[in-house]
Amino acid sequence: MSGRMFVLADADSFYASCERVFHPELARRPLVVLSNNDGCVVSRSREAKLLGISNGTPWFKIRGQAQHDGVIARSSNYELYASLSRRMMRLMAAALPGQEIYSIDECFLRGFQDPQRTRIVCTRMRETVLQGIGIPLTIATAPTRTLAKIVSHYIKHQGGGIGDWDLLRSQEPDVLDRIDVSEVWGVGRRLTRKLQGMSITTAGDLARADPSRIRHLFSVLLQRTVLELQGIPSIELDDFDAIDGTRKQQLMCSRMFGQPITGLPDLSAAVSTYAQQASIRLRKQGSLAGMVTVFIATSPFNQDYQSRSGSIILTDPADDPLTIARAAVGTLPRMIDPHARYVRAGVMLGALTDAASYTTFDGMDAKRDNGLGTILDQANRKFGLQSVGIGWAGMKGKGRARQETGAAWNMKRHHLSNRGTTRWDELAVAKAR
DNA sequence: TCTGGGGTCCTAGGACCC
DNA sequence: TCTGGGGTCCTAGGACCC
Repeated sequence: MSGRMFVLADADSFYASCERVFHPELARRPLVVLSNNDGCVVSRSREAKLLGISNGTPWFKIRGQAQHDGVIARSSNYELYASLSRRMMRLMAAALPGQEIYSIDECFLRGFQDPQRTRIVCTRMRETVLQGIGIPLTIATAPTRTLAKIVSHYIKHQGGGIGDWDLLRSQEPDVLDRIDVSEVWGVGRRLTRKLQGMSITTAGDLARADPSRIRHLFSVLLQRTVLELQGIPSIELDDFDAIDGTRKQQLMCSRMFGQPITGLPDLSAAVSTYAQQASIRLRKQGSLAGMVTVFIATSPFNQDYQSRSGSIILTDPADDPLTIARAAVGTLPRMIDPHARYVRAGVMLGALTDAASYTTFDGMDAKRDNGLGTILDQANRKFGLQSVGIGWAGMKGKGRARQETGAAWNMKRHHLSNRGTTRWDELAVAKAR
C-alpha cells in the first residue's frame, strides 16, 4: 500500500450523544432522538439499540412499549447538534490533515505513512473529543474509504473504539465474507436485491466480482465500490466543508406539517415561508436562482396519495425573497386540489449561478436591487431566525422561542431539549452548594 | 390520530446539429 | 427527393448517502 491511509472518524449515536452532553443524568439510560414532527426514531443510544429499537421506526408505533421500558425520547435539536459538530470537527482538523466533512457526525482524514504513529494520534484525538466535547467516536483506518466504512461498522458492533483494516484482516481473513452486501457503502436496497439475484450476497462476493462486468451490468459507481473493496482507492469526495463551506447546486426547504392542511391560503403561507428560508441559504452562499420548483403532497400512507410539482423559470435569476416567494406561491393555483389534505410541501431552488459574476446585457445587476434580502438577513441574525418575514398573517409566535410560530402546520417538537451552546436564554445552569 | 429533511451523482433518452 | 451516424447538451428519473 502506498501509505495513503484513510481515517474515518464517526461519532457514536451522534444525536443521542449530543443530548447527553448537557444532561449527564441521561448517561446509561435508553435514549432515542426523533425526527421532525416527532415522527421517526433517527438516533438511538446503545441502551436503546439493545432494547431492539431500530432506526426509522415510527414513534407512535412503539411509544407505549418504549415508555414502559423506560426509554427517554427527545425531539431533534439540529441547532445543538450542528454547534457540537462544528466544535468536534475543529478539534479533529487540528489533529490530522486532509479533513473532508462527510456528514454532520463523520469526517475522513489522512493518516501518516507510519501506521503506528497514525494509531497513536487517533487514540489521542478520540480522547480529546471525548473530554473536550463529550462525544464518543469510532475511528477506522484503511487504504480506501469504503474499507474504512466496513471497519467502522465492524467495530461499532463490538462497542466502538479504534480499528484498522490490515490488523482486522490479519486476525480474521474472511471478515468480508461475514458482512452482508447491503452493509457496503453505496449499496442500497435496490442494488442489494439485484446483486442477490446474481448470488452476490456478501461484501466478500462483491469484492471478488469483475469490476468491468459490474460496470456493464450496473454503473460506474458500483464498479468503483468493487475496486475500493479490493483496496484500490477509486472514490473521490469534493474536499470542501460539506456543512457550511460548499456552494450547493440546488437548495431545498421542505417540511412535513404538524397536521394536514387544505386550501390555498394555508398552503401559500407554508410555501412562502419555505421559499424565504431557502432564499436565506441562497444569499449565504452567494448564488442566484434561475428556477423555483414547488411540490405539495398528501400522505403516502393513504389510498388517495397524490404528489404534484411545478416549476417556474426566472428570466432574471434572483436571490431576493420577494421574487422567490412570489414565484413559489404562483405555482400553487394550478397544482392545488381544493379537497386534498396536504401533509408536506417543499421549495427547491435550481439553476443556480454565481451572484458575483452575474451581469445582464446592459451591465446591471440581476434582481437584487432592492436590498430587502440583506435587511431580512440582518434582522434574522439579530433577532433570531424567522423573526421577520413576508406574508406571515396569523402566525404570531406561540412557541417557546421567537421562531416558533403559532401556525397549525408548524412542526411538532414536544420533547425539545435546550440549545445550550447557541441560545443565551437556554444556557445550561450549574448550581453550587 | 400519529411515518424526516436534506443532498449528490449517474444514466437513458430526446432534441438538435453537422 | 432522399437520408446515416455521431457528438453534445439538457432533463427526468433512479439510486444512493446520512
